[in-house]
Amino acid sequence: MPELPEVETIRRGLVKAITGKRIVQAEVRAEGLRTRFPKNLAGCLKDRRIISVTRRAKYLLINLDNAETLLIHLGMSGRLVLQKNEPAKKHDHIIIHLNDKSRLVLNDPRRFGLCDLVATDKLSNHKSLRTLGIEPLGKELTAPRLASLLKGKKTSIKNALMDQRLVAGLGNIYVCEALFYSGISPKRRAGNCSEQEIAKLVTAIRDVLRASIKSGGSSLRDYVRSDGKKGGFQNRFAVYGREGMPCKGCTCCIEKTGGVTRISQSGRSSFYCRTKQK
DNA sequence: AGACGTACCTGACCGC
DNA sequence: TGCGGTCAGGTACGTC
Repeated sequence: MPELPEVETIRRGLVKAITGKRIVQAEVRAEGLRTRFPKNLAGCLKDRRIISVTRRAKYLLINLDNAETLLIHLGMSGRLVLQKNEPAKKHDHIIIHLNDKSRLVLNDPRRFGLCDLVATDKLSNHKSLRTLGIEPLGKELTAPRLASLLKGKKTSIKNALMDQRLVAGLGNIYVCEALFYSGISPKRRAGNCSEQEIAKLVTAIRDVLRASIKSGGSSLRDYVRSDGKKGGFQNRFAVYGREGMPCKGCTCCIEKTGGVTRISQSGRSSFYCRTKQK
């Protein structure tokens, strides 16, 4: 499900609600998701206090008072929701009971998610985190930096931006959207984008991520915020999911262009405007 | 090394 | 109503 804006929205929703709370009990109702849960996860979580909730790319980090961190990735269909008294549902894999009687529930039908427990000072060495590239909303993402990351890359700009080892946190939606706002076709060779285009791309990436976070992320199927409500950014897509429809601010001749075009790249749909993106 | 296809899962939706 | 096919916010791994 979630790309950076969705994970960040969940994080922000959890900060006030669970920081400082104590875990009175954890129910672990599955062996694992994409990977097995750590041994005795329930026992390790019991009686821990939550110090802070942070994020790295699409990973949520729940930092505990024993210098360990609960690392969570939501895959395609994962939800992390705060509940009061609701009965456990299908695919509720982990239920964390807090001392204020609320429950943090990890639900993931497709089980592409991940949950691990890591020593906080060794987080950056974790298998899932150590290969991650730069944070798109951090200071590291500058036009020269992105240019050097893309330099010589023969793959498409779409695939390059999806590569978490370069820029970490973008997924299918926000790559399509950022390419639209920078006027670059998803088919362009990554290494062939001009300095000017890359500068536009940097701005577009930041703007689209920020705008989405402001709207609470994009809810298509599974994603909801930690309070169970939907995000709103899906109503503001310029091209994503809009095959045959006008792109945002469309002045193109729809009869002639057929509207937003969908192509498949590396098995994923890309949406773009053939008139505005070259 | 880097690029590509495929596997991992469930569920929703569409056409027959 | 049901069945098969297709598609879905992601990542990891094998193979060229």
